[in-house]
Amino acid sequence: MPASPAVLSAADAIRKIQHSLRLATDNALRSVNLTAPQYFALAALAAQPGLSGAALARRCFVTPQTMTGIVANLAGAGLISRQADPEHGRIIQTNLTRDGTRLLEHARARVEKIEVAMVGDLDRAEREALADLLLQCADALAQLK
Amino acid sequence: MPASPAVLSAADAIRKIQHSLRLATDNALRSVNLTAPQYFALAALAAQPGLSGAALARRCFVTPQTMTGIVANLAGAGLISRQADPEHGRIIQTNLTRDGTRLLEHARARVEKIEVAMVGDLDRAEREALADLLLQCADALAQLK
DNA sequence: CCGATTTCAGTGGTACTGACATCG
DNA sequence: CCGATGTCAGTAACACTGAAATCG
Repeated sequence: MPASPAVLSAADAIRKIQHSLRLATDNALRSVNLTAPQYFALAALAAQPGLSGAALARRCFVTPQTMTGIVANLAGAGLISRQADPEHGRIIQTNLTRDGTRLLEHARARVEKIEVAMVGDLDRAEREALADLLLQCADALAQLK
Repeated sequence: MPASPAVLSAADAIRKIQHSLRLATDNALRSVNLTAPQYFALAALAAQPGLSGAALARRCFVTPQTMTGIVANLAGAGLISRQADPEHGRIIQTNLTRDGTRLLEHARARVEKIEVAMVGDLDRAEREALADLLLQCADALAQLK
């Protein structure tokens, strides 16, 4: 009945681990009322305050349209503030509010626990090899037209 | 302005490659009017005809509820057929139609081209190492409660 | 006019909760 | 009757494409 997945290609393995990681992250964030994409947007803003929606989208690996929705929800919850860039006309800068900063601290510990556990069985060299191999694959896809 | 992603954790690298892979796959399938999840469902049915929605969901790394929606769209397009399992009461068996089988053949070549290109810069040992490391990570997450 | 940013409209995949039926 | 599993309904947040408006 299990149909023995046994041998999985690299692409299959990527899809599998991504699903597990996403479920674990969502689960860890449920108690603080954040979704995974919301968390990554907040974390990116903490690292680089004042990013535009489009810049935030690039950092979080989503399209600008998707990030627009995420940002709207975060703003509605009072976790971020938005104001027009005084320099450029149409760009809208985004920043964490006090509430957003505080909530992010609680969330960060939970998410990092997941990410640490994920690579818990690997030694330092293996972790670096994993990240390196994945980035080589990403580069190969990027050059694909 | 690029904000130098430079150093990415393994988790970040997984999210990045997954996004690239999904976009490339959707792009390759657009000309045959299939989404990536629809393709993987068809491919799983070709390998194991008669799977239930829940079994299909496990093979494709999505939840049963998600697969319900995907299956409904595939059935609406006439690519699969559904009928109650004569043995078990509530289980619904799913099978490819002639149209589904034919479309899958066209789609498979396109998707495999993507997956091959993705690991094109890696030698055999590196590909095996990548899949192995990812599966170790998946196991670690699975044991996380 | 072109390029980047933002937004709107539409479709599809994705998960959760909760409910119900069926099997063992 | 219970517990595990399969299916369905409703809700919400994501995620993409395509197209339009705006600014530099």
